[in-house]
Amino acid sequence: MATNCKDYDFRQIEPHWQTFWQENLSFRADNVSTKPKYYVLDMFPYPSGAGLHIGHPEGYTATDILARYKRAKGFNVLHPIGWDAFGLPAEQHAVKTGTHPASNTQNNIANFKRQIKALGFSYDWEREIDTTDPKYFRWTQWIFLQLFKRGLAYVDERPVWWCPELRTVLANEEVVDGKSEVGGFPVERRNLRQWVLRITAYAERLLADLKDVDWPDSTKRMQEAWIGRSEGAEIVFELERRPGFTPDTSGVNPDLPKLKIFTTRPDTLFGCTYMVLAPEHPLVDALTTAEHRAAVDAYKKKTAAKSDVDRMSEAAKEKTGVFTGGFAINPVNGQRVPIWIADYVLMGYGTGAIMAVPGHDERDFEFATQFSLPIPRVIAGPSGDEKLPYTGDGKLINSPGYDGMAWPEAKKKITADLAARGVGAATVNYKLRDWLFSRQRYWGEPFPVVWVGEADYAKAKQTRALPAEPVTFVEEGKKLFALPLPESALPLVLPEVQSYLPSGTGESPLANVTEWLEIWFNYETGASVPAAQPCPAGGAWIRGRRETNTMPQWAGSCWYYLRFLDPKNTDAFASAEALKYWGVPDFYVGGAEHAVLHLLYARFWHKVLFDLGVVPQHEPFTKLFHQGIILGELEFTLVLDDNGSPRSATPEDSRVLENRRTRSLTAEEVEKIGSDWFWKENPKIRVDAQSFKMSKSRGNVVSPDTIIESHGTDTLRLYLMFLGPLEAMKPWNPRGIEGVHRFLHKVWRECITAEGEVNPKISASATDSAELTKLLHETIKKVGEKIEALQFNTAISDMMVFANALQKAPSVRRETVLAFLQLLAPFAPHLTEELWQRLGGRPSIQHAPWPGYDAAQLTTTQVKLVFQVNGKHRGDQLVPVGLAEADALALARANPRVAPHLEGKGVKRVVYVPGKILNIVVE
RNA sequence: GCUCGGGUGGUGGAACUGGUAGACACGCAGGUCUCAGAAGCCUGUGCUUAACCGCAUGGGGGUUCGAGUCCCCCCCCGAGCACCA
Repeated sequence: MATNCKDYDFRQIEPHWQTFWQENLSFRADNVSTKPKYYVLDMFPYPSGAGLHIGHPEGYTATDILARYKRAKGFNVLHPIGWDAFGLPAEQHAVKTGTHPASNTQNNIANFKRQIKALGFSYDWEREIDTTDPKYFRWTQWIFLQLFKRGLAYVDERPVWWCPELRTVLANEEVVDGKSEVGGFPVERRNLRQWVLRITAYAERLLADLKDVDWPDSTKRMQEAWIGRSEGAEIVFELERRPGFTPDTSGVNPDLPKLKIFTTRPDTLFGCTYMVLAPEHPLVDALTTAEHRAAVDAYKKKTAAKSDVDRMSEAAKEKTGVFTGGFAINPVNGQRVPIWIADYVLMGYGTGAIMAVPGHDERDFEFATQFSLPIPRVIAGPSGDEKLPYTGDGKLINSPGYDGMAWPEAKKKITADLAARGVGAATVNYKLRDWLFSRQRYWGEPFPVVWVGEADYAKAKQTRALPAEPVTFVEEGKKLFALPLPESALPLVLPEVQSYLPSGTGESPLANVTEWLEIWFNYETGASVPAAQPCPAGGAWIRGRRETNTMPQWAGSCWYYLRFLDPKNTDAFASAEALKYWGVPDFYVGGAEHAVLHLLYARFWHKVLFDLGVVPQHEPFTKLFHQGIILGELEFTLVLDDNGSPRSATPEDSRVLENRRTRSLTAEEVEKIGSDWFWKENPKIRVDAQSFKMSKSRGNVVSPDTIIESHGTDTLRLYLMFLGPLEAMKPWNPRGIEGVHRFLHKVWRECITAEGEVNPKISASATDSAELTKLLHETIKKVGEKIEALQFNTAISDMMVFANALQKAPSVRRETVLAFLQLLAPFAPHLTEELWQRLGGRPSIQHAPWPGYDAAQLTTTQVKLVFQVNGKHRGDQLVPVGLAEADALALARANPRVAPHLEGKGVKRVVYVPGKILNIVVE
């Protein structure tokens, strides 16, 4: 039943229909259906304490329009939402207040849910998920165990980014410009025991399979760059034997060690004039001669003390390095090549050693110039004397046996020749590193792993499938083995703790919960009792220590799209039937900030699940779209000089505005002249004008609640879509909202009179004008096409055009109005549902099939022909379709606006595009 | 520095495979209704002009009968990467 309000009372209408849809389960997605399926997914939010800001509903509105449209088109639509609720802010709040992060998280979820419900999205709330719910993270842990069993998880002590402020380690990706991405706190290097996932094992497939997904090119490119595949060769250099040289310090290999390097340009091997090792390279000590020992040690020490950030920022200025005194032998020509160490070579990539070719590599050139090393030319470009370093195309020179060959060809030949001699091989290297998967925090999924002794591990191994290579770690001289919990023992839940504060040494708060940590563990059942108690009877009880790290926030979001298929299943993360029917999302919308991290991690997990045979597709997100960021309102700032007097703002001021003395101005106090803004009070003074990202600290956050209260959610939804292209970054501008609000008012008035009755101009028996009929069919066609193409802004303007025509029509068929309401329904579902019902539409507009258009109604007999003279528009005229050129020319000559431009001039040429344009070219 | 993506009225933005630049809105101005206002409605609105003309899609050049759209050079803004050998 519709409301009986006389005016467009959105405060009454919107909650009314939201309740109606909820009570009728209007958006329930059925797992058994004969309809084609359509799965449209939003990136689920982290429920922060700040609540929703205006950027959230932008993407959500887009997917909601699509979901409602697809339902009308006859699809069984899955449109779910949930909460990515583990994460740092909740834990930091817990540290501050001493309350359990779960309670704060639940409060935040409740608030987010209230806000999202007020926006009227057609989510299937029966499928809501929460990554912190043990019923959910049981399966996150289960997937981890699958990775573990396949040897894709291991433990390593490695230098990691430690953030003293957040008291946790961060992944490389979470560190931006030497600061934590969350909070912007400084970070430093520390060696800590970490869980690492072997994502590099999937590098090739993660790269190659990008061809199978419909994603924005920029995102594909970013992933490509992140994976960073490069083809080259590993080349073995003999080290020069010399008096006093102590080979291999370990004594294991009595032979002289060899130096293995990676290069993408084996063709430039003849141009190699020195070698560079990373200062951390294991051969450095053995290579260094007595006379260079002091300098080398000093350099190594200096490098070690530097964080990567310092290393990078200094590197930008100037190359540094020292000679070791050692020499290598170039395998192609037997030349002695001096070996240096320098921090511009990174231990983490390739072999940590390079051959330097200063003639054809910019970094090597810089270094060689710095230390006066020879810079020979071995590649000649077209002119043959290109300025060095030359990295372009060309042929080999000064390379006996290969001179004259094009370099890509020489690259293959030289690699093959080295391989034949056993001193080289073609290889592929990736920039992608293994994924640091642990955090020293409380608020995350616990690892379902117990550390046990070697003998106990061997016992357990006889009863269980365990990885081919055990995951081990040496602690205080004792080798510990990682024994996973049996799957039946999941979930492993978090224990209660006294304090959420991590220990200063980098261990998680879980390390303090002794009765949880130190246990007797039954490896058959997964049962445990505190180690302080006596060991229970039975053979399967062994002494163990639980893993204290927890998983990073990415874990829960790596597979949530699969849980939505079957969220209540207790036997599997989703049933095989659900996985088969729904598959993966047909459409996925979220911010571009996840272009590499979430989207790469989720692809990795999905591929592992695919290899396990539990998901049928090899890629999780077939079609992806990024909505643009909505910036805060344009802000005007007057810059003041040291005395506090206003002065003109320079572009430099705009970059460092926070370091200047300033005064905020309102839009009324400024005016635009040319492309710059000026202060009205003194128009000589240029004012800074820019939009900033919405942030709490800037105070420019717009909450959807405010707009819903003042204009209603239908207006907000419509305005968010009308603001501009979905993918564009755009500033929020509250003034424009009146325009779409007026449009909705207009639609209301065309349907309902001031007395609350159906507008008498609407009747079942009315006849629409030919123009209105044509426009209706055009509008149906355009709106449908534009929804599919996500061009919501122009779809809305098409509907505005129709509404304007509707307003001018003296009478209109009821069917016409109903069809129009259906077009508008995905955008403004509450208003259209109300009007639909009041006009007698049944059942709910949500379940009415999308209107069709009649192609015959779109054809015309008359078209507007544009007359041009020398390419300039001089007039136009309605002409019959298919008019002959001669007739068109005659009409043009007769046209009073065209004729003067032809007078007394010879016609050189006539270009006629029937139905479009007639261009007369004259002298 | 490298790699992408963009620059269109006072504002947000339209413009199919090269074919009327500025759709649709905001704002502004005038009118109408009203005791008055609000809301509506009507008209106008790129710049210039009384009008015609002329000029106009960041700047410069080119291709074309015709360029916002294609090509070359430059400027500015945004995003990503940043010693990955």
